[in-house]
Amino acid sequence: MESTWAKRWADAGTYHFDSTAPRERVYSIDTPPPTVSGSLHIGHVFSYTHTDCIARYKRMRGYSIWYPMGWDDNGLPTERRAQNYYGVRCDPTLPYDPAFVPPAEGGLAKGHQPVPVSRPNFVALCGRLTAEDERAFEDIWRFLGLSVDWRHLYTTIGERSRRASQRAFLRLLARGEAYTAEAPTLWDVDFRTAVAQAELVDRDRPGAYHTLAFHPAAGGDLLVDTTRPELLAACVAVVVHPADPRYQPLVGSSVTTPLFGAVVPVVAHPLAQPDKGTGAAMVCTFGDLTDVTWWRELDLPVRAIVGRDGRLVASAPEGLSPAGRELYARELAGLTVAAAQRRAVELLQASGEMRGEPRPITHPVKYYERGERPLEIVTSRQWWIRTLAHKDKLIELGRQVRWHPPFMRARYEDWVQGLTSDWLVSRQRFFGVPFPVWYPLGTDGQPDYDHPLVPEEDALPVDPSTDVPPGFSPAQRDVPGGFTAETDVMDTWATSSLTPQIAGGWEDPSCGDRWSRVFPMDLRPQAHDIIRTWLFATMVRSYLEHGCAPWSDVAISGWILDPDRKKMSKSVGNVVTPRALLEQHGSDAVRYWAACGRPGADTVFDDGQMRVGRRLALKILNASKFVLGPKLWSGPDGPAPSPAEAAARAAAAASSRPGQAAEAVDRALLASLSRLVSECTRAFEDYDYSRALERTEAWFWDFCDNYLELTKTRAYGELGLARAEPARAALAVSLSTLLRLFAPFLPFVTEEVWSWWQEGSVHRAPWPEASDLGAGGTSVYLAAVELLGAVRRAKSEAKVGPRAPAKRVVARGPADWLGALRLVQDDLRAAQNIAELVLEPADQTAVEVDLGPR
RNA sequence: GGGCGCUUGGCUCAGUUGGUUAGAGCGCAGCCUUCACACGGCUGAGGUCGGAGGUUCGAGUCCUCUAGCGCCCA
Repeated sequence: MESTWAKRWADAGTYHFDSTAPRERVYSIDTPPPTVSGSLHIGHVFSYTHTDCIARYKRMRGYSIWYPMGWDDNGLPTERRAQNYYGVRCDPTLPYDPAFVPPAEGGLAKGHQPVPVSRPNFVALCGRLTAEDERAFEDIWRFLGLSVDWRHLYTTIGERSRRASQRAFLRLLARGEAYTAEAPTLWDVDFRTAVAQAELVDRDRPGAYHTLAFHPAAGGDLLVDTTRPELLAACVAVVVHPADPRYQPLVGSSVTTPLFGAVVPVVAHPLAQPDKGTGAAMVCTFGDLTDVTWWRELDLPVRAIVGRDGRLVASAPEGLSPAGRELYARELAGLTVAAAQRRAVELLQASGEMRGEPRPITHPVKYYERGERPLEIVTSRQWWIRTLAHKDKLIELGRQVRWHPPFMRARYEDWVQGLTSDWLVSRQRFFGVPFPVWYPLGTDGQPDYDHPLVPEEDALPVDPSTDVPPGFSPAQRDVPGGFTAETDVMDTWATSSLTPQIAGGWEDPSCGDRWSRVFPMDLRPQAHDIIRTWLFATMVRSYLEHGCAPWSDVAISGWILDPDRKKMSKSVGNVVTPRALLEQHGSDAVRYWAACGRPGADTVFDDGQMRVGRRLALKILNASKFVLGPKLWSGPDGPAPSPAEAAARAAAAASSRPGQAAEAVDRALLASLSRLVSECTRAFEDYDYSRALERTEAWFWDFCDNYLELTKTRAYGELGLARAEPARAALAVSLSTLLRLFAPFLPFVTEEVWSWWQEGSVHRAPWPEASDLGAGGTSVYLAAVELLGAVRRAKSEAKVGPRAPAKRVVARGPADWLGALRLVQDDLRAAQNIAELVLEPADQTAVEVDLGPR
C-alpha cells in the first residue's frame, strides 16, 4: 500500500506547492535537513512524522504548503568518509583539476598514501558519496508518507546553498556584522580546526593541583595552585580576589615565575576564587576561558606556547629570563602538552619550586563535542559574526515566536544570555562553503587582512582557491603585489542557519517571487538539543539580514528513548533502523506510534504501540467496508447494488446534511461528531496533534462498538427504507469525517478508503467543519450506550454471546433519561435482541436484564 | 552550582481555567466466532495521583518545602 500510494501522490502532484498562492494562503515549513552520513534512524521518523501531521492538517485547511526537504551533507562526518573512501586528502591551496580521478573507490589499499586534491575536487567527491545515501533517505521518507514537495529538494553543500551562504556573508561583511580578528580561539588539535562556543561540551577529567612557588621581590614565596604547570612559560600574571586579605599587600607588586624567571604582576580580579587551592592563580595565555577573560580585562600581554598541532612551540616567548628561554628551548619545545606537563613537573621538583606532590582532582574540561582531547586555546585570525551586540534583540525576537511546548523558550533565552563571545564561523576544514574572500599581498608578500577582496554577487558561488578576485589574473596568485585566497570554510551552522533562505529562494531569480510568499516562515520543527546551534544561528541570520524572526512558530520534538530510557543514538548502538519497522508494521502504524508522542516529550520506543496503530488502521478498513458495503445501500426493491453504485449512494449520503427527518439518535451521534471536530481543530491549531489523534481514535472506537451495532439493523433496511436512510446518512457522514480527521496521521489507509467512494485525494479534501454536522444534544446517544453496556454486561456475566436473546429488559430512571431511551428503543431492541423493553420511572438509574430460561 | 522538565494502576500515558464515585491503551483474567472486523469483539479486576505541609467549602490540578529521575547551562 505504501509504495502504491507514494507513487500515485508523486504522479498526481498531490503535495505540490502552489507558487501562485498569496502569502496568507501559504503555510511554510523550515524543514530540518537530516545529516547524510550513514542512515536515518527511528528518531528521525518520529519527529518528521509530527511535522508531516501538521503539514497535512494545514493542507486540508486550504493552505498551500511549502514543505521542502533538504539534506545536510556539508560537514565533518562526510568529509572524513570521503577521505577514507576515495583515498584523498584535501589541500585547499591546490587548483581545481577537471580531469581528476580518485585513487580508490571504497578505501585505499594498505601502504598507499592519500592523494592531495583541490577543494573543488574534494567537494565533488563528497557529493558523489552522499548522493547514494540521499536516494535511500528519500526512499524512506516517501515510504513513510511525508507530504514533501520533492521538486524543491536542497542540499547544504549544493550550489544554491553556497551561493546563498556567500551572498549572506558578503552582506554581513559590508555592514560590519562579519569581521576578522586575531583572537584567542578554542582549538581542537586533532581536527586542526577552531571550534565555536556552541560546539563545546564539558567533560569531567582527572587532573591535579600543583603548588608552585613564585618569588616576590620582597622575598618569601607566593604559592600558586595550578592544574597546568606545563603552561608556566606562558604565565603573564598572578591573579587573586580583590577581597582576599591574604594577598592584599602583594597586589600591584611583581613576582618572578619559577623556572623561567619572568617578572609578572600580581593583579586582583573578582573571578579569582579564594577557596580554590591557595586562592592565587596564574594567568597563562591561554590555559582556559577564564584566562582569556583575565587577559582581556586586565590588558595582559600574550605569551603563547601551545601550537596548532598541540605541541609547545619551538621558540620561547618574550619576557622570560635568558636562562629561562634556554631551559624552555632545551627541555620543553616540541613536546606535546601531556609530555610537557610531565617534564615541567620534574624540572620544578628538581628546582625545589614545587611544593609537595600533585593532588589529584576531577574537574570539568572543555572539549569539542566530536573531539577526543581537551581543547587548547590558540591565537589565530578567524572570521566572526557579531552576536553579543544583538543579545537583547535576539531575546526579544525569541519572545515573538510561539514555542511548542512553551517552556522550551527558556533554553533559547538562557543560551543567548550566556553568550560570552561573538559567533566564530571560520573552520579550518575543506568540505564546506568557502569564504568568498581573497587578501591583497603587499610588495613584501604579506597579506592585508584588513582589506579583503570580494567577488561580485553575480559571480557567486566562488571558490577562492580556484577563482580569482576582480581585477586580478591567475598569475598573481600568491606573488607579492598579487593576492592570496582565504583557505578556511564556514562553520556548517553558518550555512544551515540559512535554510529558510536557501530553500525559499532568497535573492534567487530562478525562484521567481517565491521568497515573498514563504518568508517569514510559519514553522520551524526541530529537536531540543540544537536550540543553541541551529535555532539560535537561524535567528541570528534572519535578524541580521531581514530584521525579523524567521518563523512564527517553533515546534520542539523530544528524543526517542530505548526501553531502558536511554537516548537512542548511533554512538550508543541502540538505534533501530526505520526501514524494517516500516515494512513490518506498516507506515501508518509507525506514524501512529510517533503521533502519540506529545509535542516536546521524550518518548519510549514501543512497538506495542505500533501494533495498536496497525490494529486501528485495520479497523478503519473494516468499518469502512461495512459502511460502504453494497448490502447497506440496497434500495426498496431488495437486491444489493453494484459496489460502484453503493459507493455513489454512500458518497451522495455523505454530502447530505442531517435533516430534521433524521432519528434522534442519528442527530445525537452527529452532534457528538461535531464536538469532536471542534476539539481536533482546536488541538491542531495549538500544534497538539497527539490530542487530536487521541480524541479521534477514542471517538472512532466508540462509534464502532456502539453506534454501528446500535443502528446496524435499521441501516440494513429491516425497519423499512425510510428509517434506514437517516442511519445510512449518519454512517456515511461519519465515515467521511473520520477519514479526514485521521488523514494527517494515517495517510495510507485513509487514502485507500477514500478512493473507494470519493473523488480526488483525501489529503486535498477540506478539513471537516463542525457546523456542517448540526448542533444539538447527545443525550439520546449516551443513554443508548449506557443501556447497551448494561445488557452486554449481563450477557457477559451469563457467558452468552451478544446475539443471544434477552427476554425482558427493565430500564429505570428519571423521566428525561427514559425519554431519551424511548427515542432509540427500536434500535436498542434490535441490537441486543431484546424481546421486551420496559421503561419505568425511578429516582436512580438502573437496568435489570432477564435473559430468560436457558 | 543555576535553569527547565518529569514523577498518576504491572507498563506507556491523558487528566484543559481546582468541583460529583481519578480516565485511556497495552498487559492480565473471564467470556463470545457465519451476517465490517479473530491481524477480532465484549466484560472485568487493578491506582488516591513521589513525600510533607499549606491555601480553599473542595486539589492529581494552586503555593511552600523535600526526594528521585532526566535534560540544558556553568
